[in-house]
Amino acid sequence: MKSDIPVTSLQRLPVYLNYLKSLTSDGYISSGAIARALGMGEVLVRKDLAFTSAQGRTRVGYLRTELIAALEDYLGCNDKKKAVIFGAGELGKALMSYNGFSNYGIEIVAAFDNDSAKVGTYVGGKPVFDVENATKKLVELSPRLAVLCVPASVAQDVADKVISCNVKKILNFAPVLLRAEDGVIVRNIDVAANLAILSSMI
Amino acid sequence: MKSDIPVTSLQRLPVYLNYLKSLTSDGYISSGAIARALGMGEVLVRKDLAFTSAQGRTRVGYLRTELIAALEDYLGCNDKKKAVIFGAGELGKALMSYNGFSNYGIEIVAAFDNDSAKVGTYVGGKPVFDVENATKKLVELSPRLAVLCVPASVAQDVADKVISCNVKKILNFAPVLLRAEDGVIVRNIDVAANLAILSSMI
DNA sequence: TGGCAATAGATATAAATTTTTCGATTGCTC
DNA sequence: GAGCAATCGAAAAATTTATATCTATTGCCA
Repeated sequence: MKSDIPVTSLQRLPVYLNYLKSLTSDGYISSGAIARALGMGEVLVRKDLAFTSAQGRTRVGYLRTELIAALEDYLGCNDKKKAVIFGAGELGKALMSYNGFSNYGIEIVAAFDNDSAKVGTYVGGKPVFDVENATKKLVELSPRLAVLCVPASVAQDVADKVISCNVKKILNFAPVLLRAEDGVIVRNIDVAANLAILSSMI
Repeated sequence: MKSDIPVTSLQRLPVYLNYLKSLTSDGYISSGAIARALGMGEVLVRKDLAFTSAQGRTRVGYLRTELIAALEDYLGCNDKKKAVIFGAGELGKALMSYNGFSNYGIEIVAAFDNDSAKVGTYVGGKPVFDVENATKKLVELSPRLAVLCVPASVAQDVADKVISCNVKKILNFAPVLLRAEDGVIVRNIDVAANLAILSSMI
């Protein structure tokens, strides 16, 4: 089903969604208009949108509200998903305070850290638990997603732990490639590497 | 030159670099060994590495130290680049405190914010300036890179400002597509969208 | 010293992705 | 109502990217 969509297409869907949400005027919008606004080809836009349930009308385009709904539906914004954060350092706290996850139906329910000064505190209204109790808490919370904001040196250990607690999807900010069994999906965001790549681009 | 490399290849280079740096044993390493460790095809590894100046030896592989040097050279880790951050919120502060940028020759030299409580403070040893003085300071500092950690509502304005100050490369964390003239490269990291994409994947 | 096996690098093939082209539909204007 | 133009959606072509194959080299072992 969703495995048929190219990852590149999937990655563009939130871009469409953001753009459509930013529009104030209701009514219809054509793939050409979206393409021009986003600097891409209009056929590509249509093909991407075709993966969702959105239907366009000839000579008119897509109803903006319907298109947003279709994108949100496809991206699972309507079913609530729990996520936990490992590492309540600056980055972890930033994500705990960030309120943009709810747009996608994602709720950060807790963070874990090994620093006793942080354990027991709340950030953005979410509790920081001791990583020692992670296994127990993970079983209790049964989150769908885990976000790793821990140092690279311990990222693999933490990943192993969350995987053993049946978390199959990991967003990893540590600059290290995580080994994971089949069925587990790891997605990496290496901010420094991103800056370096940007700098390398002509 | 560097425009010939596929972005996908470019994005893998830091992965190789991280892996090679994580190895303790010196000596030679083959493309096959790298491929197995990273779960990819060995031909792809060789093709990627061929974009750098690295040379492998038949029946032996690549000298690890040389390969690291070649990757660092290609990624520009050796020429120092200044970067500034806009928005000294949690995320901005996290990046100011992060010391992983130096691996790529990137130095965060300052941040800008419009919150008077933050202006004048230091985070990770770097000053937070008033965004009102940004134009003057940017001319003074002449950074190569700008990182936007500001709310989506003002991201375009901030982008316009840094572009007008001759910053051509922007890493944008705000969930909005930035318009920029030709010659300016914008790279986006939408953390919430990344989590949603991860969640959507099978 | 000869043969074998592993390896890089080049070439060729295959797969995936994007762009182009096309046909059908439909709203709009005259 | 007829023609036009814009649009979607599908099909085809082209491009890009990844994988497989091939060739030459070379270290290693008998």
